[in-house]
Amino acid sequence: MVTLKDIGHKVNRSVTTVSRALAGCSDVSPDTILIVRKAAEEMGYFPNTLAQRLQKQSADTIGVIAPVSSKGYAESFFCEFLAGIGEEASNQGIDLLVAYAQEEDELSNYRKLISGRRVDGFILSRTLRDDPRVQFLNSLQFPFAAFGMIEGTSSLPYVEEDGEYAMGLVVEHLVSKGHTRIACICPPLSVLFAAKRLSGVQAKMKQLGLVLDPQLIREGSFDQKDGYEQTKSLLSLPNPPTAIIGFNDIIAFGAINAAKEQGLKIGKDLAVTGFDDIPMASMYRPALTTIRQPIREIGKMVTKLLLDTIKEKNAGIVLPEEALKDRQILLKPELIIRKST
Amino acid sequence: MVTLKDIGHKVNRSVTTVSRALAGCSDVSPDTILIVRKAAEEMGYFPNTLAQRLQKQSADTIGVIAPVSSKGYAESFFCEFLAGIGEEASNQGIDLLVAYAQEEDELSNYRKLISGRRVDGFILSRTLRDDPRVQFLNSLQFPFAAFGMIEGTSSLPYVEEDGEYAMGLVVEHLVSKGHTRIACICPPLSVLFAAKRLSGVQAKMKQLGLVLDPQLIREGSFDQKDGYEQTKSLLSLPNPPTAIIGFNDIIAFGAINAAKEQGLKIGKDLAVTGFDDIPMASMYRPALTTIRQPIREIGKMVTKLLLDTIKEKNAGIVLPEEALKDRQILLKPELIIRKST
DNA sequence: CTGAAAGCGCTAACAC
DNA sequence: GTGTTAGCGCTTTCAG
Repeated sequence: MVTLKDIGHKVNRSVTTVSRALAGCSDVSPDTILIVRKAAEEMGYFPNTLAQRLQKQSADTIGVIAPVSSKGYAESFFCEFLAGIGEEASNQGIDLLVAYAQEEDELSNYRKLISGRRVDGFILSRTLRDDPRVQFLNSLQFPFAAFGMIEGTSSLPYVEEDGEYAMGLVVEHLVSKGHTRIACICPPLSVLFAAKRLSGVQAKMKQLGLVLDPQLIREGSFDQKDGYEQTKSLLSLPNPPTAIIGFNDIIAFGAINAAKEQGLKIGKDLAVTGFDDIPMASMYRPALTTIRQPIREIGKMVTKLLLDTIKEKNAGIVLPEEALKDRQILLKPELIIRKST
Repeated sequence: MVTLKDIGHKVNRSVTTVSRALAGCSDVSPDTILIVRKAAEEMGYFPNTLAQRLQKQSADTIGVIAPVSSKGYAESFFCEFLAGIGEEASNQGIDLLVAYAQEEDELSNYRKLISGRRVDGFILSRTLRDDPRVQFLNSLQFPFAAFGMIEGTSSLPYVEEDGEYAMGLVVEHLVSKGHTRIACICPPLSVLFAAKRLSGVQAKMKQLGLVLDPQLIREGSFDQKDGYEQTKSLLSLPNPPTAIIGFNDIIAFGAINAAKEQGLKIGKDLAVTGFDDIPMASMYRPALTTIRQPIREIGKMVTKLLLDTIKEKNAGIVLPEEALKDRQILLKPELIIRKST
């Protein structure tokens, strides 16, 4: 592998001069620049990133730690999100490190990557109420950005779809179709987006003079099995719901399957909605009414936020609170109406 | 950040000694080891990976370049595969770098990562006939391993499900159900697995005294839209097929949707099969008969092959041909029969 | 058993 | 304009 030294040797210049010539510093003679660049080209020179990074004291890498266990989550949702992150990172010349959490202790994964200086920042997703990752990274002043709201501070960057508003759209739509008895199948409510969405449903129903029967709120997991089981249980109630809001598309698929098995006609006997609009949502039969999240775009946005944060930290800039507030982005979602309602 | 120097300072030893004490070299006095380790612990020392790597001349990182465009592929299949890779890599203390191909020229992505010494090897998937990536990496003697057969050499490591055998199982199953007019919807046949699978169908049909009507072989893309369109076209033939083999699950979903729209009863009027057994396969209605690929496991296996290859290269070991042959793994697949046939 | 010195490849401060 | 020196943090000869 050819190094600066090799080039310097060939063109009779010092390593320093070669380095600066390549960087295009103004204090190098045009002649030298030409000579050096030509030689570098001919010799097939490429800088050694490792060396550059060591000297810059920056890994030029951002990390994503994927939860290895939760299958439903590992699905297309995460994949799309990752693609967005990767695209934006690569646009900015930053590497993307993906780690798969093995340890019982989730934070140790973060700790390891940080202390080895292997990444300059993290992307989080699916933030929790009192999220230990947020607390940990924040206490270390280590840069990160999240897909999902961060509570209790206006200084941490995140992107989130406005889940409350979104659920308002869903409820309005369902009510306009004549539904009043509406059920919710939610992931754990410790996950912030789930809690937000639920309160969105409740708020809109209240506003429309309806109530969300506590019996019809089912808190479970993220996957279709859950949607399936909960729906079976819901339908066996003496006074079953006529509409089911799945808090993500996969849950909704499970709900549809369960209802179909009971011989119900989806979109007629029972309305089902999802959230995310993963590609499968339009393919499923019946096609799923859902909230579109431009997941890949969101991945890009979050990455931008993170990279901005990192740059500022490296430059020693501290933004005022107001500026940081602009890093908390709440997107207006869109309701996609299909056959399932 | 605390360094070896800091520790040395504190315990009155040289950097060298500290380094060796931490490494547990036998030529350091037990006392020193104890002292050093204690100090390191107290001071919260962690080695700077960048520095270690620069000096080791190894990135301790493997790369995966994802095709950014092909949506269908970006789905759960790729996600699962990535998880397998990540798991195994992390078990062996290796980082996983995921890049999203932007450039028109696919190889330049590889070139960039290699010349910057950012990775020690690559994982490929969906290999092609005369795959340019294979040729490129091989010409550079740069380590890689593939999910998908590599033709024309017995020295390159890969893992593949035996697609010919698998399609044999599918055809046998369909024929046992009375089907003789069978169609295939394939990804581009330049993709090796597609070609293999097709020849598997042909071989088994021939063996059973049947022929695969060339009219019923449809070559297209990887996604459900393709499965949908091709199925519509197939069903409009004067002599339509009674069974459709989708070369992956997503294609099969498209086929099912198209047939349903024509009022056909899947599993009765028309049989449809897939390939991969992605989680959605069992959830879809009707549930899909398909070939199970343990994708995550395969990801792990491929990664093991790659890491072994890298280790040997670093150690300067050259294995004999026979040993390399053991690095070409052909898995026996399993047929999962569900309602769609 | 320990330390000094060299070097991985690069950049930056400071002469000349 | 260019080169010398130093240093990023680590490992590895090689003396002592």
